[in-house]
Formats: sequence, structure tokens, C-alpha cells
Amino acid sequence: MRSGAWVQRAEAALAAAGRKRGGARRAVLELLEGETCALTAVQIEDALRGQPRRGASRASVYRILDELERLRLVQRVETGQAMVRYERVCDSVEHHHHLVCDKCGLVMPFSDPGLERAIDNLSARVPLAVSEHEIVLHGSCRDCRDD
Amino acid sequence: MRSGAWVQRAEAALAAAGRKRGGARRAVLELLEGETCALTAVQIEDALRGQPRRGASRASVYRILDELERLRLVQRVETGQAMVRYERVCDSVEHHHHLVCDKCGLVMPFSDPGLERAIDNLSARVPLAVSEHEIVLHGSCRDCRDD
DNA sequence: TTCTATGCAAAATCTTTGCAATTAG
DNA sequence: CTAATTGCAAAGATTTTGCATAGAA
Repeated sequence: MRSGAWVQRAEAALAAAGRKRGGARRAVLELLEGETCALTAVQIEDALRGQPRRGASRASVYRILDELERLRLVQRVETGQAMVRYERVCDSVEHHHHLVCDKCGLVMPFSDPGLERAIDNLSARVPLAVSEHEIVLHGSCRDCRDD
Repeated sequence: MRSGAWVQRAEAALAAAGRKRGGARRAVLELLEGETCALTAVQIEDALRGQPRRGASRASVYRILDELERLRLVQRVETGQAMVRYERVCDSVEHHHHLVCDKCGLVMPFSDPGLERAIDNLSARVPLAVSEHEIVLHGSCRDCRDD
């Protein structure tokens, strides 16, 4: 099974940074490649557990995510739910933000060009060289609406 | 010394919720009243320590913030810096978001009507009954720019 | 008196580190 | 051979809980 463009880009960046290949990191990369939204370290560990030749210990998951974040291959997402989440960064398309249901904990991605435009405008007028931005909308999802 | 409008509103809400008055909570309320931006629990504890008749133990600070958050008197702010921050909610003016310098940890408030407009627009078109939103811009502040 | 508020210490949770063994280059 | 990767267990850091005491209504 061929790996996707993002895994290849990640492997290249890691090699350029003088890193060697390892099974745990590879497993994490392939998992993130297939995800459309942010996962916690525990979710990643659980997803990989049991899969033959693809496990990764908790400590390794954290170390790997930390490294990938430094290389800007993954992005940290804070949803206000105790655990930090991570998702891969795609420079081009698919840039998105998050909706969080405060009742059931569901996390959904969304994107909005108008919002991005407002952020870009703003970024130029602020006393900070902006490199990232994160937007989280909190509320109740449809299933939790009727409580 | 008279307490401000927000402390009064908070006390009223707490009374309505069947709560009794306590010194620790009062101290936290008065501290938050005077702050313009988000503080961590530890910052709050430290700020109150030593002030005669105004201390609050760590546990109480967390319990108090938790309660105030449920009553929507304070809002949680996640800046990606390990510790959660809290700031008071003012329904009317002063609604703001945050700039975070990833190098020195500085947190600054900012506000932008265009951004709020974009968020309001968006909120109507999303599969979530939006009750709150949080925006964090990450980057380098002026002092850290020249590294 | 009755129920809330608080402090202290212990527990729980999430994340990081130290160390030894393994493995890639 | 040398340096990076990993797992495991221990340590850290932040936040929560249990329990007894003090305090408000």
C-alpha cells in the first residue's frame, strides 16, 4: 500500500532533519494521514494498539507528536477538553477549524473563506508576527440540542 | 471600596444559584474584576497569597473557577501553554480574543469587529448551536521578533 | 441548625523524562 | 560503529476529590 503525499513529505522532512526511520513513527504518520480531524495522544495509541507491527507506546506517541509539531507537520488543537489534540497540516487545501459540542464532546471540522479573509486582514494589523491561528466554536450539536 | 458591576452581577448570580458568600471566592472575584486579560489558576493563587484576609487555596481557586464557568461569569481560554486560563465575561463591551507569543509566552488581548461579523455570519450556517467562540493567534511578539 | 465554603492532603489525569535495549544508516 | 528510536517505568505538572472544619443564612 503506497503512502500518501503527506506521509512522504513528512518522511522527507524528518530525513532532512537527520532523523532515522522507526516503526512507531511510521505507524503514527500513516494513521494521521487517514484522519480528517484532530486526535488525542490516547486516541492515537488506542487506534494503533493491536495492529501487528504498528504499535506505539504512549511515550513514543507524545515524543513523535512533539517532533512533528516542531517540524510543522502536525498542528496542536485545543478544544477545551482536557486533552490536547493533534492533526496533520496540509499547506494547501483543507485548512479548517473546529466545532466542539460541549455536551457530548464531539469535534467536527469546518472551514469558511470569509473567516479566513477576516483573519488575514487582521493579522497584518496586530502587534505580533502571526504564524498560526486557531478558531474553536463551542455549542450544542444536533443530537444534544434537545436536552 | 465599592466593588464593580461585574462582581455585583456575579454575587447576584451566585446567590440566585443558592450559594453563600465566602472569602476565597470574593477574593477571586475582585481579582478577576481588575484584570484585563486571562490568568491561570496558579497566577490567581499567587496574586492572592499574602494579601491579608484574601487568600484562596489552590483547590478553592479551581472549584471557584469551575463554578463561575458554569454560571458563565468567566470564560476558559486555551492558549496552548499547558495551563488553562480564565477571564471574566462581560456581556456587553470588551469582548476580545488573544494573541500568544510562542517564544516568551506573552498573552495579549485584541478585538476586531470584522472578525466578529464573520463569526456571527458563520455561526448561523454551521451544524451546531454556537454559544461561545474562541480565537487565538500564535506568533512572535515584537520583543521576540529579532531572534 | 443546615447546607455551603474552604483548606489540606491524597488521588487522578495527562504529559515528560531517564534509562537500557534495539535498530537504522 | 554511532546516533536515533522505542518501551517501560518513574517522575512531573496540572487539576480534582475526600474529608474535616469553619462559616453564612
